[in-house]
Amino acid sequence: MSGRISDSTVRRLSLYLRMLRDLERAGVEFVSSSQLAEPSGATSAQVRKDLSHFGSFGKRGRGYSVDGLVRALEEILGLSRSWRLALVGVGKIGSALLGYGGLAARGFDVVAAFDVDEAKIGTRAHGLRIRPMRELRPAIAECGAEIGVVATPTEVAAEVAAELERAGVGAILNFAPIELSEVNGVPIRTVDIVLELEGLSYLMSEAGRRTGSDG
Amino acid sequence: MSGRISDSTVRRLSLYLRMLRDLERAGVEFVSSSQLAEPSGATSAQVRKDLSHFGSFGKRGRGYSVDGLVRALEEILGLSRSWRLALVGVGKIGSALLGYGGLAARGFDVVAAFDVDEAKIGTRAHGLRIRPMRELRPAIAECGAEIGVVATPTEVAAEVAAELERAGVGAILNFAPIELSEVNGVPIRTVDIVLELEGLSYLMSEAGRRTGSDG
DNA sequence: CCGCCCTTGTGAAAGGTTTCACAAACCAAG
DNA sequence: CTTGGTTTGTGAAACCTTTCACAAGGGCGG
Ligand SMILES: NC(=O)c1ccc[n+]([C@@H]2O[C@H](COP(=O)([O-])OP(=O)(O)OC[C@H]3O[C@@H](n4cnc5c(N)ncnc54)[C@H](O)[C@@H]3O)[C@@H](O)[C@H]2O)c1
Ligand SMILES: NC(=O)c1ccc[n+]([C@@H]2O[C@H](COP(=O)([O-])OP(=O)(O)OC[C@H]3O[C@@H](n4cnc5c(N)ncnc54)[C@H](O)[C@@H]3O)[C@@H](O)[C@H]2O)c1
Repeated sequence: MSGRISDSTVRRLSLYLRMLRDLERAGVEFVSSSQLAEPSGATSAQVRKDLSHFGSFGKRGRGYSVDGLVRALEEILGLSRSWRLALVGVGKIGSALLGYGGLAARGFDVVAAFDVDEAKIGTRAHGLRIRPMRELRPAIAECGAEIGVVATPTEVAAEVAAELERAGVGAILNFAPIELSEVNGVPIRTVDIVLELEGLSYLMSEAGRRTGSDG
Repeated sequence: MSGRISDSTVRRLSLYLRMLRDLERAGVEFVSSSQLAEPSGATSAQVRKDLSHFGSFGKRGRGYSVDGLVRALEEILGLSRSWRLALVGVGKIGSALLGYGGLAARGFDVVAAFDVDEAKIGTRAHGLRIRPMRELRPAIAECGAEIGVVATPTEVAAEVAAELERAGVGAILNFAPIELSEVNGVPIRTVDIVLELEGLSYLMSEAGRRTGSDG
């Protein structure tokens, strides 16, 4: 049980949890590994293996208790609490995030927002006062934000990430298309839209090459 | 040479290309696999293996010609052309995308935008007229968009994706937090911010558990 | 209590990706 | 032309993830 868990396992656990919450809302009491597998495109064996890293949650012959597994997965993923986010860069993507109800609904609350633009500092965006960068360190210490969000231009993203880390966040979500290197064990996830589009570009070109010539 | 190429390889090729373009701009002529590896956190062997799936691009003893490899990777990834995107859902995230210069700069042009909101239809966002959904099929046929972008509420995302597919797009980029299943070989990439945050939540909780108890 | 059906949990096998390590190739200098 | 220093391209090994397949356990009807 429980050694190092792969990213793909954790990803799938989140997807299982999503489905379980839907089932819970629908009043379903038990679910089997194969039902759980379907929406994420996994196999039933994979579901069972993923869960087995953390313990034994099912009843043989019956499946898993929906309520029980929801609680267990929330515990495993750290979602039985809520997390506070500090946003840096209230531009196009930063504003979209501030207005996104889907975050708070899942326990991720943006509690502070920062920018360098004098025209924005002091104004309110979705109920949150935009603060100057100079307040970043004390404000994060004060409000206890655990996750920093980088939504600044690419050129300053690395510096902003380093500053967030110094301010004491435990993890960083980055929207700039640049690979930020983790230091001090603070994990960083980058949402890189251009990379996704280039992946699609590859697949479409590949399909064209296969169909187009010979094949 | 060239069988089925893994997603992670394609991902890294994009990152190599990014660095190569920087080097090109800086006037560098040759680059070694180890220099190329650094920014993406790969190893030099990995760089060479990744490239070897597609051919032999380097000169032993010298490294890779920056210009030559840029051309080769653009060809492989399908980036020696530009791609047309059709956006469905001009809300918070859709508007952010429309205003994002980083897409056009890398050869991804949003050429059509659609919504169901009567108040938005007919108005212009970043120079593009917002069209009613009823025009989706003919408009995509006419302008020849290859990639559909789903930026609608989650509840309608699957239906919108299906409609885009019927309209003839070759790939879909989805921002709704839902796993859409590929049909007809049209690849789908989902950008799921909540999933990324939950991954970070897991890592932070895990770190806490390791530090907190015993360890 | 027994026997049947169902589903889990899990070693073992298969499949895939990354790293290792070295011969082959190239350049420059003498 | 030969030698030495450097870096590629690539099989083989190591490592990691997924799938297979089945014994073990649980519920239920009789
Ligand atoms: N807009 C999008 O849809 C989109 C999509 C994908 C990725 N991105 C990436 O997200 C990042 C932000 O993009 P955007 O479109 O929101 O840009 P934007 O220009 O609209 O916003 C950037 C904000 O960051 C602020 N800023 C600049 N330097 C700063 C600093 N040193 N410290 C703090 N704040 C600073 C600016 O004042 C501005 O408010 C970019 O890296 C971009 O590549 C954007
Ligand atoms: N806002 C964010 O920062 C953010 C972040 C991550 C994910 N998302 C996801 O992106 C999606 C859009 O989010 P948003 O915040 O932009 O929402 P939004 O409500 O601001 O925008 C949604 C848009 O879609 C349009 N729409 C609704 N039904 C439609 C249909 N059937 N066909 C075409 N258009 C339709 C609406 O009129 C609206 O303009 C959601 O699935 C959300 O979960 C948003």
